[in-house]
Amino acid sequence: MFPKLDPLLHSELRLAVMSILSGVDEADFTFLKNQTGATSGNLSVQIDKLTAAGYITVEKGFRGKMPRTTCRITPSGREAFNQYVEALKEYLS
Amino acid sequence: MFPKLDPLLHSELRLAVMSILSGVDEADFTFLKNQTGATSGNLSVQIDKLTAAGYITVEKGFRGKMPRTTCRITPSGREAFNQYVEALKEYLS
DNA sequence: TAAACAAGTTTATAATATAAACCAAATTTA
DNA sequence: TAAATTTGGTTTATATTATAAACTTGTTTA
Repeated sequence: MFPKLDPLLHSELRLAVMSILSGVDEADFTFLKNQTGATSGNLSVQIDKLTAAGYITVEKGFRGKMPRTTCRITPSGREAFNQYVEALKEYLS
Repeated sequence: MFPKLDPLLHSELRLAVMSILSGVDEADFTFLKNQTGATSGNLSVQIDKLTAAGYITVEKGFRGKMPRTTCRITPSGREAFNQYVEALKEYLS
């Protein structure tokens, strides 16, 4: 009756990150930080977890001389996100 | 942009309990345990938290000679649940 | 060149979820 | 009727998690 909720997505900040990434081609660390209001530390940790799960990819480069971390959702991440949304609906109806 | 999610409801088991209670007049411990598949211990703890928050009420009585714990959602619990659902939609769209 | 800022990472702490162990009373079974 | 099992939980311990605080490295600005 109540499907298991993917614990990797059932987290406020990770869910917000995935929600953003599902709607854009890419987003960098600073953008995600601003949009979510998260602290850098928290965001850094959660990005690591999403990366380890293969839900997003992280590309490190530079914008001018400043470091720049760019995130993208993966197909597997998008699928997990969609499944999570479906599962959650069972809880809300 | 991303509203804060009520941490009391952003928990798989507590959300399931609230989801059930939002749809029925009352439900007892055993019913909730069966429907959610939770262990007794976990359910007991989460019911306590929802009670402490004023989201549900618990009535202890007997069915025949056996103890019986009956749970009901409160108006405040229903409102919190509805708000949670609305907040969550911001994350899913 | 010293102070402040940017863009993060690492580490420590506090909260949380969950399961394991336990308990008392009732019921069933040998 | 005594022992074992079941019911209906609670309490306690553990493992995970989220989060913030502290730190790092390099850059810009006064």
